[in-house]
Amino acid sequence: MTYAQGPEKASAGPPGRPVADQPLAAAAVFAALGDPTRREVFERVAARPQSVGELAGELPVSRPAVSQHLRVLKDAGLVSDGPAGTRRIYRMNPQGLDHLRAYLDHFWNQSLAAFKTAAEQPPKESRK
Amino acid sequence: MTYAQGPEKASAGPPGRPVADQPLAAAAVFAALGDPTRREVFERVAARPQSVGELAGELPVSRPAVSQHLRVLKDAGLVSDGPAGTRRIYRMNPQGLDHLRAYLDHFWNQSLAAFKTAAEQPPKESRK
DNA sequence: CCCTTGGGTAAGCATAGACTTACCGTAAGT
DNA sequence: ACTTACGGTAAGTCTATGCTTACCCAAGGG
Repeated sequence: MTYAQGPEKASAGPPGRPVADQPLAAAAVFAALGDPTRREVFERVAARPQSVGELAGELPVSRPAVSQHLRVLKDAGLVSDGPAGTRRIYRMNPQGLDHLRAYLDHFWNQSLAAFKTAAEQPPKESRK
Repeated sequence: MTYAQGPEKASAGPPGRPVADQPLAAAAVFAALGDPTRREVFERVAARPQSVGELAGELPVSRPAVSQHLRVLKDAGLVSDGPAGTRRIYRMNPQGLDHLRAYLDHFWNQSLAAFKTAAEQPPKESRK
């Protein structure tokens, strides 16, 4: 992280928040799931819808930290939430994983194509 | 990131390097692809096998930076390399994406299960 | 109506890690 | 062999971000 401003795709102007671009979505998912704690939060929510406090009680981080992680996950389309009385229940949202799937398939095909190309040309030093 | 040492699964002792655990692999892939520059490097390599210098020439970062990114990608099983004369050609390695796919499928099924469970119980306020 | 419970937000700190420049191997070309 | 090209590694800098505590708002229950 840290630097990284060069080749990012910057959809258009500077909107207040990213909305729902297709290629950007995958980026958000990777960024969100890249953090171990956040991935842990996601996995627990995916296993069973839970409230923030419930999650915080089982994790080694504070409740605000969990709340912040959930916000990132939500922005990435990985979880959704809804009020349940005074609580707020977070559940998994398959949409985020959908973007991942799309990204995955894209490169899967590329890998096959590259493989085929490499198979056609004898692997004797491609080009020195 | 930064903190994050709590709920990580820590396979066994402290090996010099992680080898090839299944659940850890997905984590490595997410961590690797979480960085925008590194994702860019990966995408370029996936599109066409290239040398380090070639990549560095097209990217806004220095050659050592690219080299370091490639190392991370390689450790995550996302790229593989081989010598070609004085150069070193990096190409995409589908194995890393395989781990991603496995992770994906796992949670996809979970989402379906949760969905079905939710559908059985009338969605009238889950539990107040 | 208070009071309790649950959770989002603000402000601030500390560190992981993405960069840089400098240096040193190793393989080819002449 | 010398020289050049290519790349990996070392050391050090700087910032994005994950964490904390403190504060505040909203929804129920008595």
